[in-house]
Amino acid sequence: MIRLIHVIEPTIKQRTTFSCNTLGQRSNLSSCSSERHVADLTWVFAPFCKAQSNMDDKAEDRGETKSASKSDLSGRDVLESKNVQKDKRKAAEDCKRTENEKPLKKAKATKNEASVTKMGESERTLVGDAVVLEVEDSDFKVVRKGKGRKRQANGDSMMEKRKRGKKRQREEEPLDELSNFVEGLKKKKNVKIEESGETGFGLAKKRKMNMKTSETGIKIKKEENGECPVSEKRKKTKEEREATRALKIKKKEEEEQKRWRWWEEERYEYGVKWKFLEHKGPLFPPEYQPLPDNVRFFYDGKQVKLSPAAEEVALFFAQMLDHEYTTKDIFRNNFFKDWRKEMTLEERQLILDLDKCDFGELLQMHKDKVEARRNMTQEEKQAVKEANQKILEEFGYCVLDHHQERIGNFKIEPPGLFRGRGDHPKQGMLKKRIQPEDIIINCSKDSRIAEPPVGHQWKEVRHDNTVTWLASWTENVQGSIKYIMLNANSKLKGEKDWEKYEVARQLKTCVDKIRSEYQADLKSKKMGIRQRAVALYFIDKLALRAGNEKEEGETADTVGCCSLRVEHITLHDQLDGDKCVVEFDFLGKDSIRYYNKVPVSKKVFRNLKLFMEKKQEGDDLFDRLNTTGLNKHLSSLMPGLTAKVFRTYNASVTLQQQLQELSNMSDSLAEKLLSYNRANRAVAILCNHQRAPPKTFEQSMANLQAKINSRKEQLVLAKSELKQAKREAKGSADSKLQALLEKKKKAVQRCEEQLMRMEVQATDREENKQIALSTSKLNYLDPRISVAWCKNMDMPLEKIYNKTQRDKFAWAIDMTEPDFKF
DNA sequence: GTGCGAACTTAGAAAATTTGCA
DNA sequence: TGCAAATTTTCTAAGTTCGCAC
Repeated sequence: MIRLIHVIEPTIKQRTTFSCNTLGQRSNLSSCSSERHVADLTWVFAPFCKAQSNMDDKAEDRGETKSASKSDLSGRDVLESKNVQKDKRKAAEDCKRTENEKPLKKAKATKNEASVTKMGESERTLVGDAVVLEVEDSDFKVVRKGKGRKRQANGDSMMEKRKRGKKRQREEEPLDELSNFVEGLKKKKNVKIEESGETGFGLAKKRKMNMKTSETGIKIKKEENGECPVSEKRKKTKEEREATRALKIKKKEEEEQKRWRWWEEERYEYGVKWKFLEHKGPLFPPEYQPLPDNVRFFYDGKQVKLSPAAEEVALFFAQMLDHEYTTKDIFRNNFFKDWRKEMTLEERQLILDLDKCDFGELLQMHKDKVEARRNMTQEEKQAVKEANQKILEEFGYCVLDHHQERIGNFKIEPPGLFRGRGDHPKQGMLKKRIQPEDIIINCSKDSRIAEPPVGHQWKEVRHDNTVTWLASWTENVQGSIKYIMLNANSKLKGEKDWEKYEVARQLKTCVDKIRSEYQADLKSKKMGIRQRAVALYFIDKLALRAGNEKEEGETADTVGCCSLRVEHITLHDQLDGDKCVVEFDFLGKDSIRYYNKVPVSKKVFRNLKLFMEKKQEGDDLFDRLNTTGLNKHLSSLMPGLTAKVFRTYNASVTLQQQLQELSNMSDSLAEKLLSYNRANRAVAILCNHQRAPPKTFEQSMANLQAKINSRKEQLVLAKSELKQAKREAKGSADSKLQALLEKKKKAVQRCEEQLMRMEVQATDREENKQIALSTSKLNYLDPRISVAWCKNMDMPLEKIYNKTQRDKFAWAIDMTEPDFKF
């Protein structure tokens, strides 16, 4: 297997070791950092902390004030001095002023200069030559006015900008990238192939596939066209193929024309989300159908006919018996407790022990149903599809300000057992069936109000146009409110998304100042300020989440930055040749483990030591800090700034820098794609987006390896046949022998290419085993960076974004010019 | 200033569908 | 054609942030 490694600058790199990803319930975290589970990824982009720590230390060596001693701090840090507050306000004002005074700032910095003059951004600029950092006027600013925020167009009118960015006609690329890719690999000596979401072979394969599609017009992807039954493939004449192609183009054009270009319209006043909203209300799951008589439940070996309510809940459990959840004590206990509540008195008196329950026949029935569904005939599948389509048409759309918009989740969540992630104390509890009487409907007064199901009524109908939801209910397990909202491609979601990236772009204009400030705060006399500075350092450098406090016993024990406890970090004066290393090990959102060893500056290190003094396991690392205080501080530095913005900002900046460093115009399409995926993966790693390895991972890797081995044998054979053919053809003018020689040459070449593709695929698959690329792509990366990159690189956007993603980012696709800079 | 609920975004798993290959 | 793998879609849990009430 080829080990694909980036050519990287060895000076500044960090080893990011991912231990086994995990939903706590899926594997044992403490045991899963075995060799096999550890993806050792040395990344081009990777962290910067070492550089930063050097930088900070240098500053310290230049004679900056030493940190206050512990005793200095203890007595004085409770109340913030007025002078300091004044300074802060001044800094914030300066920051705002700088923002206004510099509509266009252009800075060129070499790699080394950048790492000295800039923090974060420049620290990510680790490879490559000069880096251009441009700060453009953003389309709008966020300005606080009274309670709300208001966006203002500035500079070039947004409308003008919007109109300039008309959509470019996209064409399918009839190229076979595979051979180019393989050739490229052979030629490029300094680029050993490497990691990526969809690398080498996978991409080349896709391109090949797409080429086939466009050339023959036989296989039309569902995303581009509706359906094209496989059985019709060979019957199509040339005319029919032409017609299909024309239809496809027409459909695309129609879709484009139908699209609501909301980004070209004026926005409503602050707080108003819509002026007209009409919908059909949510779709309820079907009522429970009691079990047939031949499916029996046994307790302690004896058949028991359960009441419908108890039976339904028993079936929920039975259906999950193949899942690890049902082996966990918490899950079982919670389930049993809630199940008993659904039982009749008689059943409750009889069924006392879950271990004596036999759900075997219920499980089997469930499996049979799944199997039957899988084995449906084409006609049956088609009928189901059509029925679903009908439901979608009826319930899946709403009318929002005279435009039809797709609803994201129009179905009410069906009852079942709560699947909390990690060690959730409420896992296994019964999620009750939601009735229309639980539902609040939100719509316009003047709209046709959704009818509740016959014999029922809504809990409430309200007309609140300051919110985006169409319906809501309170779920019984955690008491939280659930909403029915619009799809990601809707105006409401798109507008918010656009705004999010604009706020992140705003941060670019004052990030240097903010960074200098928190660096200075590391030496503050007040413990609270020092803690805030260290937390910000982590949030900025490591893209940690804010970390709200959580109610103990209500959710899994997960933390973010502000809620870190002393047991979540280990300080090493020296580790693996680095000084001042912080070892993080904690469960973050979704109980995904965050494990990282990061060299930090001496100041940060000393502060951490101080914060940990006289504390024990279970104590908060930042005992004088919470997210409210942190965000309050941040919003005073820049309107709209919160901890979350740093993640968006750093993710997008990283993508932009990586794309600049990794991609070349002269690369083949596959190589460019490879670069894009590498950049995407850099961000995914920064944000710790992990996934559980697919269940079939080991098997599919073994299958692939077997294929590789077999291909290797074929190659040996093909080579020996070529040798033989060469001998025979030598000095002979026999055309047959010459033809045979050519044939053998081609066979060897084909075999080599196939082998290389497989090896690349294997590496790619292995390296992507635990990394989820889609989360960052969908939530953190400003789509305009990708769109501009595609335009500059002549890359069809379809290679980067699938249909759903293109719909979601329609606003960005439409308005982005090739010169866009984040 | 603190706690709490509402509203929204972010997240990975699981299911469904499509695609590739023998 | 059928199976396996890859990709997309759906689902809903788990976060963040904000504003209001006390």
